[in-house]
Amino acid sequence: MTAMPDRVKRSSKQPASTGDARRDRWKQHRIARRAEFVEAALRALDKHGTDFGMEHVAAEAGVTKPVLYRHFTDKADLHLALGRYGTKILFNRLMPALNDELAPVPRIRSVINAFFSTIDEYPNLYRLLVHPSHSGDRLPDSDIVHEDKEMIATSVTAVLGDYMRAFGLDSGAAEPWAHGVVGLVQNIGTWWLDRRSMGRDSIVEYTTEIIWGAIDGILRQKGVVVDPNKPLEINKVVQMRNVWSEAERKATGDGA
Amino acid sequence: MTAMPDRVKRSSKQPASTGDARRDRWKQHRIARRAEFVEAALRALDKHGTDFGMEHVAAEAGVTKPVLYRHFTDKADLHLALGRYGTKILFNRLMPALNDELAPVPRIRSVINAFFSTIDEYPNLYRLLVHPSHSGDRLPDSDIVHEDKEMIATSVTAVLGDYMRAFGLDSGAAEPWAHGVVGLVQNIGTWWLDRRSMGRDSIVEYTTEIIWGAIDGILRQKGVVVDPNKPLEINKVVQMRNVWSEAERKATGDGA
DNA sequence: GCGTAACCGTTACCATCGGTTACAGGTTGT
DNA sequence: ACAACCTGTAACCGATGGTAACGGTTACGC
Repeated sequence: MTAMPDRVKRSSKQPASTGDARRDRWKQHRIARRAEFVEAALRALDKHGTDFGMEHVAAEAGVTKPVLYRHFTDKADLHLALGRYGTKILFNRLMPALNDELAPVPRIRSVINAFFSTIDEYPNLYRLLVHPSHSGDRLPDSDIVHEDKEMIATSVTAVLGDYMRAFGLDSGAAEPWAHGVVGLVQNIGTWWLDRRSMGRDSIVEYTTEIIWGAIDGILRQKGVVVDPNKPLEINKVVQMRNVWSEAERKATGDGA
Repeated sequence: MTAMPDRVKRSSKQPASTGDARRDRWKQHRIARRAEFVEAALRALDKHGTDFGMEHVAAEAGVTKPVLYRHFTDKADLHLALGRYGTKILFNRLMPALNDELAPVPRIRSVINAFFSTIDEYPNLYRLLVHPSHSGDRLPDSDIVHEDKEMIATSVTAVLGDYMRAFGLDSGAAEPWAHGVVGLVQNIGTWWLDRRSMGRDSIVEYTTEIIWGAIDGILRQKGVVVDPNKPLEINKVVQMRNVWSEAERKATGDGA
């Protein structure tokens, strides 16, 4: 009905080159509108499952498709926005856990717990994002959501690689191992969501155990022994912060 | 052109209850025809990527869609057949490796090598099957292919569980760990196929290393130390054989 | 031999859903 | 008043999964 948005708080407006005062207000408005549609998509996701249609989303937002398509170029674009949304939530929980300077095992447990609590809370979103192909079988398969998962793997790679170099190990294995661990956690997550055959605490514990087991086992084979309950001296918090701000940039500054 | 198939070898026909001699001959023929279409689908897969259409498959087989739909109820059904096909190949290579009574590390390496050599040879099929959603966004999402992957995880679960019980460990972890390892290998596989940033030997080695690391690490934490280069006494070959025959049954006896 | 049961195969169509076109206002600063 | 930017709708396009209806051919069973 009303085309112009409710007057947004606009402390100071600077008349840019072609300076039209309306411009930046609209811009703010568009961002808010996108977020609104993302919420609608989440509702549609809960209601219709992972293969919801654009019409569902539009209806959920109380409009028709073309309106939706003024804010998202593609279904892939919407998907991407959902991916960013999910990634942001996940990172928001993962990072504090990662940066908390606990001993190895408590730290791993903390991260894993953050992961499982997140997918526990947003199971449908998780299932949607874990699907590698999705986003329509017929479109150019942008598959950019996959990029977000990749980013997590990359950050794990960074941490692993640094630790491995610090221990004088072959850091060439860091990348495959990082992807391996990500796949491990992801698959356990999917399995757990599908079955729920045990409580969250148990699954967190088992997952922690195998990850620490892998790290410990490899280190021992290389002659390094680490106390699982004593904090390590090296700290790569800074690295992680970088990755995080990268994620932040992507999640918020979605220019469409 | 010719409606009736080339006369099939038919040593003895037993006239069943409603005994019509034609019946069983057609049955054989239908099986052969399905296989023919599966081959066509594989060609279509190589030509058009994972989102090939039914028309592509039909064309590849030299017919039109309705013919294809006389042999497969759904796209999901075709997908399922492809899944069985892939599973069969994979199992055919995995099982000898699993049953070869080597020491732990060589044995793991052998299995992992079988896996990577398979996906190396059938990359498109692998990519198709790894996709959880697939089979069209709009159909009842039978998702039965997923079942095959599950079977692999189950067989791993069996092996893990037995060994764990043999070592007196909590076997409740067997199932999540099995899914974890499957996810780990799968994700490394996907990553490797996408990048090919290292040779097969290297990736096999790294993967073997982390898996053995995990096993060794966990065992050590439980106070068990195993020589990675000495064969274990326990042998669960029988178990695996059972799983295998199960797979065989599914792969061949596809009643449509 | 004729009917029947099973297959062969085609053309033409339907339904769904992603995405677009065309049209018709609203609000607000210059 | 006008331009610029939004609001919104109904109707449509095109690709693709899937179906209907039709007509042929082979070979068994009576």
